[in-house]
Amino acid sequence: MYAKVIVDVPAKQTNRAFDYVVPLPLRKWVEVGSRVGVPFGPRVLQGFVVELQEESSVDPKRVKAIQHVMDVVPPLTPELVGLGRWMSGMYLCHEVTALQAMLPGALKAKYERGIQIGDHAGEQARTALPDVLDILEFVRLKGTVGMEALMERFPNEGLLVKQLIESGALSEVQIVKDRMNTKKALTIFPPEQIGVLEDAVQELSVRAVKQKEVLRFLMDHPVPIRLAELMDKLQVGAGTVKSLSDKGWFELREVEVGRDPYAGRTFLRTKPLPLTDEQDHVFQEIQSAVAAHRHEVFLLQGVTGSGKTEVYLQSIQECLDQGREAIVLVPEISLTPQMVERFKGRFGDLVAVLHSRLSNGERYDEWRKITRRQVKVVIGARSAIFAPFTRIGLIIIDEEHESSYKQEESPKYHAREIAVQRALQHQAVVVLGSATPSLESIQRTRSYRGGKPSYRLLLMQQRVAGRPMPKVHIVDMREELKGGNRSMFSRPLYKAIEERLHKKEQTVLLLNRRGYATFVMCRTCGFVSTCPHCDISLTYHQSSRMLRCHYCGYAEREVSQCPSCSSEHIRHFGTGTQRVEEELGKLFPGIRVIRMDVDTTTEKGSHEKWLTMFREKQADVLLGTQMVAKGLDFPDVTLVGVIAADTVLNLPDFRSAERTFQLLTQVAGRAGRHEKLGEVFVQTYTPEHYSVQCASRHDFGGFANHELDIRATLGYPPFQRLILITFSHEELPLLVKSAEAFVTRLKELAADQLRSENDLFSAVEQTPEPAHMEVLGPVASPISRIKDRYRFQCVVKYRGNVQASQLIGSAVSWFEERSSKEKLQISVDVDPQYLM
DNA sequence: AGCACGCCGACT
DNA sequence: GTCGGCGTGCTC
Repeated sequence: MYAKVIVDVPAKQTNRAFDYVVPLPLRKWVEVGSRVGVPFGPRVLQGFVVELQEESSVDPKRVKAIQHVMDVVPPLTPELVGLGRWMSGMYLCHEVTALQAMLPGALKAKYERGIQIGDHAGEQARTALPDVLDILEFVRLKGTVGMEALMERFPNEGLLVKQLIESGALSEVQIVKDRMNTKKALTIFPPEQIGVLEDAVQELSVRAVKQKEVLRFLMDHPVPIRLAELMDKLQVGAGTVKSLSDKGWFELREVEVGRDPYAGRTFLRTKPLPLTDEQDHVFQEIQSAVAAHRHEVFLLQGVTGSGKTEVYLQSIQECLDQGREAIVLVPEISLTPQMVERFKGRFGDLVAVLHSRLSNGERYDEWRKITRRQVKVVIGARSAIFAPFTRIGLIIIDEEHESSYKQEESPKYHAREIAVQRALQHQAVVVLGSATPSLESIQRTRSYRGGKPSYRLLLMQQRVAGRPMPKVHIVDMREELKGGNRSMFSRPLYKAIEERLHKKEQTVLLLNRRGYATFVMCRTCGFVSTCPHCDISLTYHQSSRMLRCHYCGYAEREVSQCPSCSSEHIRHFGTGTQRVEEELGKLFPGIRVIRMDVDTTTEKGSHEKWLTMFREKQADVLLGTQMVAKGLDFPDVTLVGVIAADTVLNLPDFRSAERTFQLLTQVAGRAGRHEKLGEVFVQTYTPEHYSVQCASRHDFGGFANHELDIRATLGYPPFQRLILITFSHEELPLLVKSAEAFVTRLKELAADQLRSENDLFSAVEQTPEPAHMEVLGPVASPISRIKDRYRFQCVVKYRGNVQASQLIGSAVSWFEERSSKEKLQISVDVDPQYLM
């Protein structure tokens, strides 16, 4: 039997399956999706089995054999292996990169050089020096020892070890390992015949009180128990237990334990809540599609506070009752303890939780519950979409408009697209939930394919318990300036904060400053510190007092004098939250402020810590960036202030209006979630802008219609799809020349395809719209240099039946064949979130 | 990605 | 005359 294996080398030339013989003893372990160690050239690599077959077309003399299988249960299912193939074509990445993205980091292979005793060790042993004997003995004892461990033990013998390897006294082997240390715990295994412990009690001396206590406990509880737990329960020392095991009364050995990050926490079991009519209608729609095994995508548009989560929970329950599994995606930021609690409370141990705050080992343990079939529900951030379930019934993506569902590194996939792809394979249902759906999704509820919309729209427009939406005031900052107020707080917002302080209610302040970094500028000559390797200004980091480049990590010390004109008038710009905090302190002496931004939330768990403090009313104001806008729910917050609503609007990005609208709507939803009425103040320099206006009226429909009109006119998504191609090279003239050659070739290919596609179109008249494709550029990228490489980009716009990825793929291969030696890097981003 | 093979400049 | 620079090509 032969296996086709994708090896762990992300390179063009190795981006194909290699054939290996499956040795007889491994046959029952090797499956499609297995992770295997295979000899590849001179070394041993990790690989993924993507196909099994009886025959191989490769010359039998050249075929090697699979060396070992790395997991008892294959970490990938055949469906995921197929998905990997699809992703590599769709997102133009190496197949192994796609497969790797599906697995927890702990399963990424680690390669180590190992040393073993060689065939000629005996000859050395007679004649050798004491040093040599020491080394040989050490290696013999260990069996196989990592090169690092050996060097640690014999720090000065590097040369000698090398000689020993050359003479054959030692031999070098490759070790493929996981990047993971499984946590082990000493565990006591009571004997099968528990009665024999009675004899033990008799034999022990009268003084061995503690030992007898241990034995009695085991007789009462004849199941394996962790040593630590027993010691804790009976208040005995490890020595007591150890001496009993030494006498052979029971076995004490290490077993692998799952690290359960939620261990020791009990979750209050909750029962399904009664649904409102609106909720019930939505639930029925979802449930009947799941029950019918019908692949369908629902867009659930529900205002904040309309009770989407309860609908999710009950739909999942239906899905589980049918013996199928469910995946729930939430943005990382809203994967809060409260969120986890709701799922754990309803489904208990059937839930695995995957989020980035877990350590590698913890995440692996949660993930392993899936392959072990211990859980039926996974809740997690983006990559949880790859949960290796085999009977998926329902996939839920909450806050589907969030840009964090798009992975920014290769493979640059969008979890929404993966969800639909997987659901198709499983004949499963996808629910996309949001108060402010992405325009892509809204458009799909309106565009028809085969007589019906691709997505079905479900609406939930009432807040649970009929709480009114908060009143939103727009404050025109230009008027404030005219009125002589140069502070960053308008008078209405100032009054509102003052009022909350009196009433002992809380305030959330949002400083919307994406795209703004804290850079350093000289006020005399205008000099800005920039990275010597990248075309970007350096960011000031408060904690280390260093200037750092976000792209390459270059760092330099903060300067007090301008390097260009020696002026001392040099200051930090855009230190947004900090400056707001200072000003708050001046305006309201004694005010208690919690500031949340990149500076204060880098530490692990700090995010949660600040929110808990705020919840416990240890502060009057929560001040932060984007991160305070999402998913928070504090009963005493009655005021939300947006310091500058339009910073994002001014970015040169076709999605900026959409982002502004989403952010304002979300943050407005933070106010008055409970009995008390909420109020929102939005400070802006462009109060007439439709994204601000519509957000203030809670008018999603109005915003969507207006924005869709604009997108249609300009030919942007969702009416046309985009692909961003970025070229980089160390030498600018070469870069320009190559990029231009590439684009010319791409245009030729596109024209060919369009011609044949549209001939077909006019002949058949079935596709809803004629195919169209244009290639814009190349032009210099907005960040024109990163890590000493110049960057150019081009944007491909297309609609209709165009195999754009495939087309770009062949242009890339054409380019690489034509000029293999030129070090031009090409990076492709399908459906980019940002055009920079 | 590694690693070996292979063809041209600065040294014993 | 060699040692070694990294350009090119291969890995079942």
